[in-house]
Order: sequence, then structure tokens, then C-alpha cells
Amino acid sequence: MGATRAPVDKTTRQDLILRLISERDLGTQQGVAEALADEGVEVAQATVSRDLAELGVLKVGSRYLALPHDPGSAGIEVLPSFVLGIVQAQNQVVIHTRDGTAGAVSSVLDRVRGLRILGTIAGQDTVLAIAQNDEAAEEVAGLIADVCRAKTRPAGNVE
Amino acid sequence: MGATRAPVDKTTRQDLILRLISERDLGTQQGVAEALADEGVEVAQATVSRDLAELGVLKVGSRYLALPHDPGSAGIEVLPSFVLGIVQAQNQVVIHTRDGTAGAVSSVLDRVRGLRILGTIAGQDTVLAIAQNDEAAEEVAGLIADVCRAKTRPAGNVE
DNA sequence: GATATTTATTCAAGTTCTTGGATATTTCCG
DNA sequence: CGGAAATATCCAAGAACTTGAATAAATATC
Repeated sequence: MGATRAPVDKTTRQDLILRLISERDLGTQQGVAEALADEGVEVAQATVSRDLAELGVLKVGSRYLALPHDPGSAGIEVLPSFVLGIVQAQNQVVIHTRDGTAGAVSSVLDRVRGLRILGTIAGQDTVLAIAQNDEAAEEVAGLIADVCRAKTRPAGNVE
Repeated sequence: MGATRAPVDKTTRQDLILRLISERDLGTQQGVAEALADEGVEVAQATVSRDLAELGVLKVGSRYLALPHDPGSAGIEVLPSFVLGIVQAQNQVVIHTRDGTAGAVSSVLDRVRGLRILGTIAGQDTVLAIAQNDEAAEEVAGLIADVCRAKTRPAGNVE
């Protein structure tokens, strides 16, 4: 009877957080906590803070961005130092990078969750990202610009 | 003071176990415990038992075999049902498999630790494994044969 | 620069994890 | 079949982890 409230362990909750922040447009830990509550998982803001830190989620402008944790690859934090310019045309985004870094940049883009990117192609100093549609491309371009402008402030210190 | 005995957490110890059983030729949990002790890590046999189970280490004949835990891929337990024949020539091993399963078999071989395999090539029903040298090839061939003969008894039940 | 908002940290309690010793169970071999 | 060897499991104690409430610190806004 009543609501079904499974205990939900930490890992499950963190996976859910990743999904939520890529689906909805969440910008505060309180908002994340509420979104979790919608899904039947109730936690305090303190817990969300720790979760975001552990997940390596970034906050760009007023939006959380999840980059799957992959210690072996470059993270989104390299973008500011690699990206030289961004141009959007229809559903495409052309990113000019420092020579030799296009591959790393495209790899990062491929791995950011929640971006509707169909695929990327990297040359030596240029990345072409094909988005789902014009709007998605706009979002991608704006996002990269934001990341490069804002000094990519991490959402957590982690231990 | 005296010997430097870092506490060593479970993960570190298990990584060490994987390394030890692929380097040395260990066949009993007591032996593993002693090898660990050599490296300055002292644990009881009970702990080794649990570690091997968690790591998914197999015992083939009188030797432990480590297959990196990868829930997304086939495990060594598929070999008996896929492998039809094994032939060794010099530093090469040719494995005949059921049609369509050569890729899975080669993937498994690529992931078994401690085998001195330089690389594998898979067709539709044939895998060619190139070993470091003749002796290594012999070992590989013998191992596969063992795995297929012995009904691949897992070294642990896990939780 | 003062206040409001957002995020991080401290503290304490409850829970889970980890591990060795002892012992049961299984496997091996003659 | 009957030990002996090897492995798994039970139990208890201690360590480590998880989390919310409270609060501090940082950031944003006017």
C-alpha cells in the first residue's frame, strides 16, 4: 500500500542523478534533490552535494553537466585550453582547436551526456559535430562556449 | 619501525593477487597467501578464498587463471561450448570453433591474464593466436585444452 | 558590501564491510 | 572407502562508509 519506496543504494541513486541531469535541465542541488524525490528517492541536499562531487559533475553556467568518469581520457576541463573557435551552421558545429588536439576534443564531446550529438569527426585541428537538429546544435555550441568562457568550475572537490 | 607494512586495502590486495597468479604459478590458496606475504601483505586463507571468488578467478587443473572482470563480455566459461579443436604449430595456436563464435573466443583469450599471447585474429570459425614463442604457445594450447576438458570449475561462489 | 542563495563541511549515529579464527564441506588420491 | 589437502562458511569484532541535520563557506545579486 502507499508509495513504493525501495531503499535505493548509493550507486543506483547516482546513476539516477546522471540520468536526471541529462534529461531535465537541473541547476541547483535542491532541484536535483526534488527531481530525485519525484522518482521516489528522498535525500538531503548534503547528499546531493557529495554525489555530484563523486560523479565529477560540472556546473556550466546554470546547468549541470555529466561526463562519465573515465580516468583514462581527457575530461571536459581541457576544452578551454584546446578550443580556439566555434561555428554553428544548421545541425552542425565546427570547432577549431589547437593543432593535434581535435581528437581529444571530439572524444570529450562524444562522452558528455545529454548532448544530442549524433557523431563527431576529428581532423588535425578541426572537429565536426553533427547534432540531432538545429536546436541541438545550438545547444552544443552554446555549451562549449560556456565551458570555455566560464573557467570550468567543478561542482565538487571530491575527497 | 622494522618492516614497512602498509595497511593495504582490499582493492590493492586483489590487484596484487591478479598480478601474482599471472606471474608465478600458484595453485593453492595457501600458496597465494604466502606469495602475498612475500610482498608484505599478510592475510588468512579465508580472505584469499573470498578474494579469488570476488575476482572471478578460475582454477584450471592446478593453476589459477585470472580473467579481468568484465560483465559485458563472454567469460572463459564459454570455451568448452565453443571450442571444437586446438592445434599448435611453433609459436602459433589455431583454434577451431563453432561457426560464428571465433570472435568471442579470441576476445576471451585476449583478456586472460598471464598468457604470453601477442595477439589474436578471428575469422568465422577459426582463431589464430600468436604467442611470444613456442613454449608460450604450448602453454596456451594446453590451457585451452584443460579448460575444455575440466568442466571449468569456478574457484568461488561469490556472494 | 549586505543579503540571499547555493554549496561544502562537520558531527554523530546507524549501517555495512572486512577480516581472522574456528570449523564445516568438498575434493583429491591411494 | 578413508584420511589428507584444499576450500568455503559461520561468527564476532573492529573498521570504514553513508547519511541527515546543522552550520560554515562561497557565490550571486542588488
